Amino acid sequence: MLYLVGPMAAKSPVVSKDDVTGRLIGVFKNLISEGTLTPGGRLPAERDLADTFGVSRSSLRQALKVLEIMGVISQRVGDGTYLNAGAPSILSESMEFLILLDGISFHELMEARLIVEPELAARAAIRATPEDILDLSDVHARMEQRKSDTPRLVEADLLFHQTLFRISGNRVCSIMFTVVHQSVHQLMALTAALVDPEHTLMLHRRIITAIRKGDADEARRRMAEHLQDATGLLAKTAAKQTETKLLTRLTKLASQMDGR
Amino acid sequence: MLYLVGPMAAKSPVVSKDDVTGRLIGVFKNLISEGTLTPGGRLPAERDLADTFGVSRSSLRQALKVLEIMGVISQRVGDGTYLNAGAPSILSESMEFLILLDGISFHELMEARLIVEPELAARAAIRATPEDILDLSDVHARMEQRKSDTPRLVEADLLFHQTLFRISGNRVCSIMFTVVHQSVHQLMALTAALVDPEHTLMLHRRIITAIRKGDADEARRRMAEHLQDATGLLAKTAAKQTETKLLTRLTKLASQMDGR
DNA sequence: ACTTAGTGAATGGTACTACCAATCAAAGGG
DNA sequence: CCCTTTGATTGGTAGTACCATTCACTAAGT
Repeated sequence: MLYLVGPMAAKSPVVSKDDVTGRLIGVFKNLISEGTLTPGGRLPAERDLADTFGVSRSSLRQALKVLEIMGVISQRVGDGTYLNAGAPSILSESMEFLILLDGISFHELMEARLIVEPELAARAAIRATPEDILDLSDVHARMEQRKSDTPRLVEADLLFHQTLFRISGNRVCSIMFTVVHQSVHQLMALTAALVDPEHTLMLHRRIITAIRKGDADEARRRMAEHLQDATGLLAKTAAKQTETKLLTRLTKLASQMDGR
Repeated sequence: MLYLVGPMAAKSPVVSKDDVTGRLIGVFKNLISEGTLTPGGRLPAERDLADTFGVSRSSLRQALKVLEIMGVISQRVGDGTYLNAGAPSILSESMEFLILLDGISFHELMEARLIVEPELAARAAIRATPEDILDLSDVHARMEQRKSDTPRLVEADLLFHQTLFRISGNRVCSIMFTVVHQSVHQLMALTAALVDPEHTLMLHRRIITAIRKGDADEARRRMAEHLQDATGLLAKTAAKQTETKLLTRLTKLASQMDGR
């Protein structure tokens, strides 16, 4: 494209030229909703896309980068750009910034879990199939194997809750609180040393038992019991530190660790 | 920087050069958590930042674009780049893509509300101050004024629920379900014509009454009652359309409308 | 002295080019 | 038939040029 100099340059295009990147993101949103782009599908090369849309590769790449960070697409050098299938990690990046900017405390995160997870447990008790219960037992068994290895124990604990989310059948809550769990994860790893593994495992067993019986009310109560217990323990530990700032500091350290 | 040609070119930098944009995002995350960047603060100019970090403006702009779409920063031409304060809209863009990619149905969104909002109403009943109840009454009064104007009625309805979120005191749930509400919004606007405004207002009044009394259990029940009612009505309407695809089509249309 | 118009520097937005490194597929040789 | 090599393709980064907007400073006018 030529750069116009002089009076003609003032004649900007009829359609607003502003926020090209934002509009491109909207275009991709449409392409996905139209079904033109399907999960797993391959997008045209950046240079072709830029030509097609009549924009520069710079602007196009900005839009694609946003989609990539969101987890909507995956880009591989020498290969191409692909539309991801369901992306449970889309929200996590945004959530981290939200926690930082709003100064959301650990207590608030746990409170959110306390609001949602008991009800999810109740629904899991109703919807659980025999296979689901088997999955849950498997996860629990792995936790027992790892009860001496605290970092892996915490991982398994989160897996337990996420499995429960899946069984509950509501992906919206499942996705959202997977993110919350990721944020809580690091702090739990710190305090897990103080937690009695046997105690945690017992509380989990109670939840599983309630779900196996299909007793929604008991599952709800047991989950609340478990989370309140965890909140109390973690609060005691967190009290020794600067409560609110702790999570942000951890986020910082973690980011530096993995080279990001 | 000079482009090396020949044997020297193979000597890539010691630190991995990959994913510069991703690393930059991590850097900004650190700067925020360190307190170097504070909400409302102004960032250096793009050209300076690029020099400081030793990257090209192209790469830096990709990172900044991601942050801008997320709502972390605001960029104004001729002025500069500023770090936003708390950003309740950070998740909305991600959430829209998530709904599209995972094909999340309207029913699933409403189910998520049914899981969370009754409990939030219960907590609101406990925590509500006289001022909070006044706010809630104000919102309700505005709804009554607009009960003939359906689009505005739906807006006011969402404001009612969001006010309730605020009162409940948990920002995590508040933020997350504000996004859910935005997604549900358009479909509600379609079906609101079938909803009897008086009926909805009555259900709202019951919730307010329960909160004013400080009766958590009743607030929980009333909210569940309200949402189940709404779900039932909307399901009846949605049945006439292609249920799952409807929301995506609406999203598409809405995106085209505002020129994005 | 105060206001106002104007000028210029700084800033974000876009376009374009050049080059690199990784990948893949097709051609060629064993 | 299998392996290697080569070449084209693709995403990733750097760098430059130009535009439009904004802001602050200056100078003219009152």
